[in-house]
Amino acid sequence: MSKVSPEARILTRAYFNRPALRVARSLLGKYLVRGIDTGLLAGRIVEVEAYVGPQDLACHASKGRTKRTDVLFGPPGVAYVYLIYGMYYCFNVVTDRAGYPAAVLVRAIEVYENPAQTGSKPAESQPVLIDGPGRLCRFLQIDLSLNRWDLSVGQTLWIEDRGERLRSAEIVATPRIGVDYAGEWATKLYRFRIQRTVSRRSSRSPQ
DNA sequence: GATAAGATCATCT
DNA sequence: GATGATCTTATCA
Repeated sequence: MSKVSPEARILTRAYFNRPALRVARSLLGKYLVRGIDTGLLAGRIVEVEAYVGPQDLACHASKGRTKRTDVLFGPPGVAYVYLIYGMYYCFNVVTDRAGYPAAVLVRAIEVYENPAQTGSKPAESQPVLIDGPGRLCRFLQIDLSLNRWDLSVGQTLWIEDRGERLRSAEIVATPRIGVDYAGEWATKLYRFRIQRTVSRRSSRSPQ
């Protein structure tokens, strides 16, 4: 059940070596996979945001190249993980050519197999929406140790294409979240999500 | 249903 | 010493 289908392809560095906006849209419907001691965690990417370069005031790299943002200036296909508000991690993938700082933030995934739920529910159980970059990282056990991780290696953390194709009508573009300080850049439609997602877990859900 | 505020720390000034 | 690419809980309507 947790088998990777034979046609699954691990996304390569060349895939990420494109403009952040294109990578962001095409990442919808791909699968983010995390290898941990107890097996694999995988989720279908349903929401992302693009941070498109040094001129983008919402992009961390707009403040220049520092120890923190250095990874954004490196080769594409590398993870950029940082701590936000002292409590949560955010997971990004570096895009564009080396030397051009841009990235895609993964905000939400649908999970079809949840090892944490050891109940008797078989495969028929509905996918669970992991909504929000902080919760996503908590679920996938992503922290600062995965900053600068090379996603093209296909170990520990990577992204797969399982052959799903989306119609452009299924993709909704909206302004990015929490970047009001970025002036006109805050209004750009750089957030993308798949319109048809599973219903959200009730706020009173167990576990 | 909506809105407000607190938690908590790596990074930068 | 200030500041977040957030999430949860509390409170009000």
